[in-house]
Amino acid sequence: MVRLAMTQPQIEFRREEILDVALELFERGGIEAVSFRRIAFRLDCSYSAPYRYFASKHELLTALRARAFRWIEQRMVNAIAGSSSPIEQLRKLARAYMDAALELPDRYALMFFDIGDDDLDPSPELVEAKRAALGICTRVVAAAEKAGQLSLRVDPLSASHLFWGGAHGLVSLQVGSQFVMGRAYETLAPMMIDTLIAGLKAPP
Amino acid sequence: MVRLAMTQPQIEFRREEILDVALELFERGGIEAVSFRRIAFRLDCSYSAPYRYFASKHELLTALRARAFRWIEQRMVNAIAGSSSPIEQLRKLARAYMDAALELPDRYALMFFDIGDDDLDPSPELVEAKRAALGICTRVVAAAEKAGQLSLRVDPLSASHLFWGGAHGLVSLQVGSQFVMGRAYETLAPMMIDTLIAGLKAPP
DNA sequence: CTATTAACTTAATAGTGTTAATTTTATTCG
DNA sequence: CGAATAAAATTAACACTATTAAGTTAATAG
Repeated sequence: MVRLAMTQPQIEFRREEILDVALELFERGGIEAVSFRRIAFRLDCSYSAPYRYFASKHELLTALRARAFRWIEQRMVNAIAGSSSPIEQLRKLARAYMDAALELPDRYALMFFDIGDDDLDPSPELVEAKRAALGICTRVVAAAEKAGQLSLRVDPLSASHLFWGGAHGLVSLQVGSQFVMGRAYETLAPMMIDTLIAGLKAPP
Repeated sequence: MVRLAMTQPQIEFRREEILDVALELFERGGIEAVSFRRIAFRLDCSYSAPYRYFASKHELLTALRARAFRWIEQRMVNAIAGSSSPIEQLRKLARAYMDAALELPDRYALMFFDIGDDDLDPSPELVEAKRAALGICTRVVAAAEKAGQLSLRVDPLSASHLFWGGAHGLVSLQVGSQFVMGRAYETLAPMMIDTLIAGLKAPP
């Protein structure tokens, strides 16, 4: 018979507690600042204790990444709440995505930039979080097609990959401070959205 | 008076030698595999010696990143060599960029994904390498406008930011294995290029 | 030859992720 | 309740890491 000293909700609570501290450390000093020693110090436990909840640092960061995807998903959901027209929703959604990325660039970078072999043993939690976030986009694209506002030449999923890709590309050039566009970004962001919508519209 | 035991070219040679090993280590095992100890071991010197040439690991990785930008620049330059039409060149360039990224995804990831505070003390070498790579794109865009094949609503630099962003976004979704598009990518890559060109074309 | 100095080595510091052995703590059964 | 049992946390250790400082070698300029 299996006996648990902690009930499942308690375990989940402790996990979240650890992730809270990890996120705080990350947002202050990046990925390097996240260490089991530091987490343990803030949680007033030994540096080995968090291993009961996360098998490795990679697993911890993966959970953090999943959180970030759920966060940006929420931002998109909130953004489309007021609009009824799917094409309007698509615009709002893209804008919200980009704004979120620029508002917390480090968190956004975590989602995409710090990956060490995610292929092996992909976390179901992360996969689901990504799927859900992309799902918002896919649903809106599909709705726009149904409403006759978009005539897709590919399936809605592929179309939202294209859409997401465009939005992601522009902000990540800015976020990673790879190419600073400065004020030009304010012009380019709506322009990218218009361009992508136009591209999804075009009849041959 | 300043005396140098090594002439400037010799110093540059040693730097390149270190970078060669660092690149090899990186392409095998990612950023974690690059360490001064391992480099030193392969170069048959003490693990402290490379510090004469790179002040920190970050500086070493920055130099490696600059190399990668020059590499992808070369790929673009090679790609446009045969074409005379600017709009054709733009297509070829974008395709070559995306192909390069997918061919050596780890190297591409290094360019964009592993950045720890690049803002402070930006390496002139890296800044120049980025500028040069983007410059290819900007020049072709400008040429296309001059030839009447593109009617830009923004300056060529901003336009190429948009263009680069779109291409980068699509491949980086694939590269980081964030969203696997599988075969759909073959469709989406040309579609993204067409979409971006159409977006840069549109008259109001 | 001697002083200088670049290049390098050795040694040490402070930190990391991770594992194993051990102790503490709490729960469940008799 | 008390003893058995197992979970949770701790301590200690290992094998790394980046980085710095002090000391050494070797070559060159005057």
